[in-house]
Amino acid sequence: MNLQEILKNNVVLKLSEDMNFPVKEVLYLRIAELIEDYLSEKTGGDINFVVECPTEESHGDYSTNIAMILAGLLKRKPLEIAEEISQKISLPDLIEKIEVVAPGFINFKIKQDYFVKELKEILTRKDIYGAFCNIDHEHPNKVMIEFGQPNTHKAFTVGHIKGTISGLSVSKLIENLGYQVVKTNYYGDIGMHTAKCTWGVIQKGLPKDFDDWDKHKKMEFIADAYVYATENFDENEEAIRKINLKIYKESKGKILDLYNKIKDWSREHQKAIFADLGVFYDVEYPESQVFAEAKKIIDKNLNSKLSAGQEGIFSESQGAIIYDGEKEGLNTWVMQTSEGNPTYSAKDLSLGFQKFEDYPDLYFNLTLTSIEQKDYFKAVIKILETLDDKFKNRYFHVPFGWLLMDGKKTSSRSGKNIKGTDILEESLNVARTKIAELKDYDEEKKEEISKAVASAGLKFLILSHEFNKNVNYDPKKFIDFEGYSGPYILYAYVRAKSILRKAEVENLTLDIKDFSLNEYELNLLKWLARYPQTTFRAGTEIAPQLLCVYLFELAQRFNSFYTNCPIIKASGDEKQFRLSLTAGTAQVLKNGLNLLGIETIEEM
RNA sequence: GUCCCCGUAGUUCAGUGGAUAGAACAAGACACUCCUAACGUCUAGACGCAAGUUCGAUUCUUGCCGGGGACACCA
Repeated sequence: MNLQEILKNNVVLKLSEDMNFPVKEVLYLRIAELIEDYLSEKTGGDINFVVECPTEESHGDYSTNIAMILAGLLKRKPLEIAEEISQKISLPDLIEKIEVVAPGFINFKIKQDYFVKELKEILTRKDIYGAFCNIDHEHPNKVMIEFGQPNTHKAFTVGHIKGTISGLSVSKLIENLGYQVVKTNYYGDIGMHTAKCTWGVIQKGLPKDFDDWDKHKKMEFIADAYVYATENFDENEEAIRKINLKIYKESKGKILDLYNKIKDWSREHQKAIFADLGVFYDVEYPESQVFAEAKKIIDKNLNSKLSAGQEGIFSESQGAIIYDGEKEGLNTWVMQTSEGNPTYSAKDLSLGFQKFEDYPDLYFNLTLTSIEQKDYFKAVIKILETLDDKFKNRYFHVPFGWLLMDGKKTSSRSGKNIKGTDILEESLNVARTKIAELKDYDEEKKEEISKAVASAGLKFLILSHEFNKNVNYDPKKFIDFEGYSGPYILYAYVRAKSILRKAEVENLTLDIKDFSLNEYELNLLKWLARYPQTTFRAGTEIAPQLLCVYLFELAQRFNSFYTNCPIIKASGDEKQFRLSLTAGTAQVLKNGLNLLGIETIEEM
């Protein structure tokens, strides 16, 4: 089973008593029922047909390709089969019209009443509209999601920002599928980088008033010290390695004290960034904590130390201990250095064990990292599965693409990355300039709006790209606040809320008999109903970009409706309906943005 | 060398075994006495190349070309 299948399993929409059952599912189930006769004849097996919303609206609200698939299997004419099926479907409450079209599509036009019911559903269920629940009772539904993973003695980079934003959204999307998510941060507070940095700080010398510095400024100093050490590593390797051993062995003294102080300063800085991005972890694993166990795992599975007849998966080579992945088609990875320290590879193994020990009822784990670690995690997961069966189909790596500068990745080894705070600061400045040009709120309000807009802009930019593809960061025109962007969607939300405030409506009942809707109303109404299926796909396929596209289209349709249909100035049932539509749109925009980790504001 | 990812309009990106490949930005035109113009309407423009599988391929497979990455003591 792959991750997508596991995520899909047993996830169903939360149903209320008289809920509008999703039309896509109704059609799918009905067709599946109908084709059983055909299947038993020849194929016997399952077939994969789809019920989808065609892009071209003249092709109906929903459409299926079942007839063409059956035609291939049964060697019959697709149109003929389509005709047969369409006549048997018979869902009079739901379907207004069925059309059979060459080469064999069956297109459904859904009754307007269905969409109105769906709007009522939105207004009733509010914040939990579109949320799913997991009905699998055989498995626990707890899921761990690891993301962020900064190093304490090295800069928090744009890469970490991207990982954090992606991780937050994935967590929310999976939570929305009904899983209980445990957000995890595995941060690197041990290893060569800590020694390099500590050495660098000693060389540079801490300024006298350092304690009074701002936390981000402190971190800048620390990160620079790391860069300095990297640049001067070759000439000072011996001294740095000595420091490394002292840190590993926790030998008390000035070095360890300084190392710990740096760690505290760095953590303070990192926590502030996480909080800024809206991330609060449920559990954190410092690398130093899994270090001891890593050594044990290596020892237990080291070939040469095992008694005759037992075969370990690690072996010694040139003084180091390695995993030879060749027979599995994988690379060779060093598990322990010749100095006797476990490498990150070994630490990732003990981290895996630690997670399942702390959370015995964990269904599965997702580790999010940038894509260059893909091959590496193949090996980690393979080793975990070899060491213990419990990891089979329960430990997954989800890679995401980089944030590139002018089409290039900034050097990671040297530490000369763009700092995470730089990009946050920059997006905030762009937002400040923009709002200063456009609006005349008081300073406090301006700042509040700028923060929300900057965050929406950055998060949307990152999440609107395919998950494992790179995102280009062009400092000159880096964040769009117009067109396909977070602020555009935010703006649509603000407009909707503004109308609802002015109309002073409390409870919308939507108790209207006569509905003759214009194209703007209908376009918006129909699009709203697609929200649940969109979040389902975005979650199960780990594809926040699908939700981005959906929300943008929703905002566009709302803006179109907004300019063409007076809402407050309308009267009677029309006003009532338009207000409901506005409220429904605002609700879905808010729910959707929340799944992207974007907070809404009321004015901008 | 082995393996992995990517290649869609001038640019930045979506999308899909199906019916006319969607947007945004930039360009050009329009609208604007009206609930927030960070808005709306219209025009022009693209699936790297080649074979294969298929009723049907931009999507799947293979090869090639181009860009990026991983592969022994750093995470």
